[in-house]
Amino acid sequence: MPEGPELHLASCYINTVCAGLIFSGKVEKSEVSKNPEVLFESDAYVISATSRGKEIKLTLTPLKEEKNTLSGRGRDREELSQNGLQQPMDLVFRFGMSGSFKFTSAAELPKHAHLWFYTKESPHRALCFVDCRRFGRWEVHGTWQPDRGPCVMLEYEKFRLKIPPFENARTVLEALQHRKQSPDLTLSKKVKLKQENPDLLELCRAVPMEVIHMGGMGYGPEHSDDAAAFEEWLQCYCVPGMRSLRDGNGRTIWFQGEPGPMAPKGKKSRKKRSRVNADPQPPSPKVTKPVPKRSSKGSSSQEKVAKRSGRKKGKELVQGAENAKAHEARKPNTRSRRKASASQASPTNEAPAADRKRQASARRSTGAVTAAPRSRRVKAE
DNA sequence: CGTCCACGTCTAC
DNA sequence: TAGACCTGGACGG
Repeated sequence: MPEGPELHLASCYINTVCAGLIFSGKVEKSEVSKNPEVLFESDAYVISATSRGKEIKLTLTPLKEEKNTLSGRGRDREELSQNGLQQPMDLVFRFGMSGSFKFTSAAELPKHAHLWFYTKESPHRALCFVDCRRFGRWEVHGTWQPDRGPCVMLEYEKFRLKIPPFENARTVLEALQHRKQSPDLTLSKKVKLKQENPDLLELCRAVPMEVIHMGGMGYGPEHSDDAAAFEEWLQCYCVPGMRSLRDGNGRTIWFQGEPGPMAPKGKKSRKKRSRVNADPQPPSPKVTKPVPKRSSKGSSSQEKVAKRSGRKKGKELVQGAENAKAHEARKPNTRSRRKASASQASPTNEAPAADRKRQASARRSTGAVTAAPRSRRVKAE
C-alpha cells in the first residue's frame, strides 16, 4: 500500500520475514501483469529491501557458493557473469494505489499476487508482490526514479520546500523570515532545533515517523487489528468534524478549520459524473467546532471505526457547521467496514471474485499533514 | 444492479 | 490538464 511510511514499513516487513531465509529458483510473474518478467534464477539467494519515499527496492543476492549449472540458458547475457553465475539484481517497485508485499505459503498464493519469489525450504513459501488494482510497477535493474523528490523520512535535510497547500507563497515565505536562525549553526543543529520546535515541515516527517513506530503493518486490507489502531491514530483524515475539499486535481484534502485564501472555489465539481453533485450550496465558510482530540475515549473501538466510516459525497464534500448534525444522523446507518476475508483464488486468475472482501480504501494521514494550518494545532490533525 | 469512490502515477492531446 | 489504467467496497434505488 502506497504512502511514504507504508512503503518504508513494507521494506521493514520484507527484511524481517526474509531474514536468514534462502530463496531459490525462478521469479514468477502473473499472466495478467503487464510489468516486465524478472529473468533471475538462482539455486540459493537472499532478498533484502530498502525504501526511499514512495519507492521500494528489492535486492536479490545469490549466495557465493552457488555453482550454477543449468540456469543460464536463454537468458540475457548481462544477467550472468562469465562463469555463468547469476549476478545480483535490484528491482524497484512503486505501489500504485494498492500494492503490498506478503509472505505466504507457496501453495496458496494471495489473490492478486503479481510477482513472487520462492523460498528454498520445503514446503515452499513465497514473498509476493500483491496489487489488486495493478497500478503498481516494477523495474528490473531499477534505480530510484531520478526526478522524484527526496524521501520525507530519510532525507529530511533535502526536503525543504516549505509550501503549505492553499496558502499563498508570500505568506509562507514571510512567516519563515521570523524563524531565522543564526546562519553559523550546522545543518544538524538546525535540524535538531526544528525537531524540538516542530513546524509544518518538521511534521511532514514526524507524522510518517509516528506511523512507522506504531509497528504492525499499519493500515491496509485484512489487517483488522492494525487497521483499527491506525484509524484510532488518525486525527483528521475521515474523522467526523474535520472538513475536506477537492483540489484542482480532484484530490480530496482533509483539514481542520479554515482552508486558507487559495482554497479551490466550490465550482469545480468532479469531472464527468458531476451532474448529481452540481453543488446547490456554496461552501460554508463556517468553522467546524473541532472535535476534541481523542474525544472517542470511552467508546468501543468498533464504535469508533463505525463512526469514521461515513462517506463524503456531493454537497457534503465541504463539511461545515452542519457536519456534526449530518454525522449524527448518518451514524445509525453506517455499516462497519470491517469484513472477514475468505477465499484464496489462483493468482493467475484475475476474474472478478465477489467472494473476497477487501478493504482497498483504508484511511490515510497525508491530507491532514498537507492541508494543516501552520501552528501547533497541526499536531492535533 | 448501477454509481461513486479510493493510499498514484503516466501519457496523449 | 483530462483521461487511462484497474478492482472492489459502500451505498442508493
